[in-house]
Amino acid sequence: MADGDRSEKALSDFESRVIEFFCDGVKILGLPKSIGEIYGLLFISPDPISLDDLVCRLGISKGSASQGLRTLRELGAVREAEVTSGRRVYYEPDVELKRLVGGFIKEQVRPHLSSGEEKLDSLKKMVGDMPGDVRSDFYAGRLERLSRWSSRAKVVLPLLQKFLGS
Amino acid sequence: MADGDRSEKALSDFESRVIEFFCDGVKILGLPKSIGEIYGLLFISPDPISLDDLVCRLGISKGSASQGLRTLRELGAVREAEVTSGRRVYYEPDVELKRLVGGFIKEQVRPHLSSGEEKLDSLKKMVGDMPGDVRSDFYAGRLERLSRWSSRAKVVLPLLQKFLGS
DNA sequence: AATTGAGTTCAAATAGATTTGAACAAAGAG
DNA sequence: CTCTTTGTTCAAATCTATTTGAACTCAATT
Repeated sequence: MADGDRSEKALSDFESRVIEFFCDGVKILGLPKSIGEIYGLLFISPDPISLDDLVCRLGISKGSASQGLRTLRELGAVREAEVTSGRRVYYEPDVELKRLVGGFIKEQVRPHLSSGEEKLDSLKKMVGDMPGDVRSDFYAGRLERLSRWSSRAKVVLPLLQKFLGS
Repeated sequence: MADGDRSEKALSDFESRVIEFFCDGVKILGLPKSIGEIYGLLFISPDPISLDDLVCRLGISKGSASQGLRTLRELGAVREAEVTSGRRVYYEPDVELKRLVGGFIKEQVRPHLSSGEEKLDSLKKMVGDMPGDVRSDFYAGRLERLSRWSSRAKVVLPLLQKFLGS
């Protein structure tokens, strides 16, 4: 087996358990299991790993590995390593909590917050257009409260990131 | 129709849109759509609402309504109203962001954090039991990093709640 | 005690998301 | 230019989670 053995060997018990740990973690965040498997293996591997390594060692399809890596790249949780042995691309994890959380907020949280604010505005217009509805004051109050929730979130998120970056 | 019309009428366009808004919201949190529908209707209704009202107005099954209400009660997002007209129970929403977030953290986040720490400890033991593995130092370092993530989270969560309670 | 109404439970049906795998594109190597 | 290797895409298959609905419990009412 000479030198290629790292990429071929089945997962050790330890590696499997670490990967499971990350699967649990990403599930809480609403991300698919394969993302947890991929990031988990990268996290616990001393050396960068290629797409084919992921396919062989995790026993997942090339399609899953490819899509999972893309998502992780978009989140900034993974980056290309310098290796370039041949034309194959190797990956390594970003292990800084601050950046991981930042990427998650930027990609998964902020977009929802923005679209939520738009929808809120449109709801407020609807209430404005209610002629003499006795409930419109109540409605306006509730929507106002939602707006406050939203601005709270916008204040808290950057603060959160700052705290994690110590 | 006399007096029972509030509970029977189909959802207004406005109500539907508000409910949709909450469905989007709970999906981000990884909760089922029915939870969003139920909380959404409660949130936008001036008066308390019974399980049967939910079934009629939202067009969901009694089973969904019952389970959804239970989850919301456990989260502290909903409470029984004082009404007690007959033996039917009416509900009203808790609309304080602080408490909603607090309940979510307590019910959905903390349990995962705890079980994660246990698993981490067991992984650390595994590394301790690795005889002369050259990788054990690397592994120990990674696990140490995970521990730090976990304690960060434990510090940040109460802080987060404090910030939302202004 | 029997009946009715309110609410819960859980197995089966459904809906929704993830994963697969085969076809495809892109880019070196010969 | 053609062949091979690497990686992507996406429709179909699979898997997971939610929803349904019928059977059931419990309590109040007659």
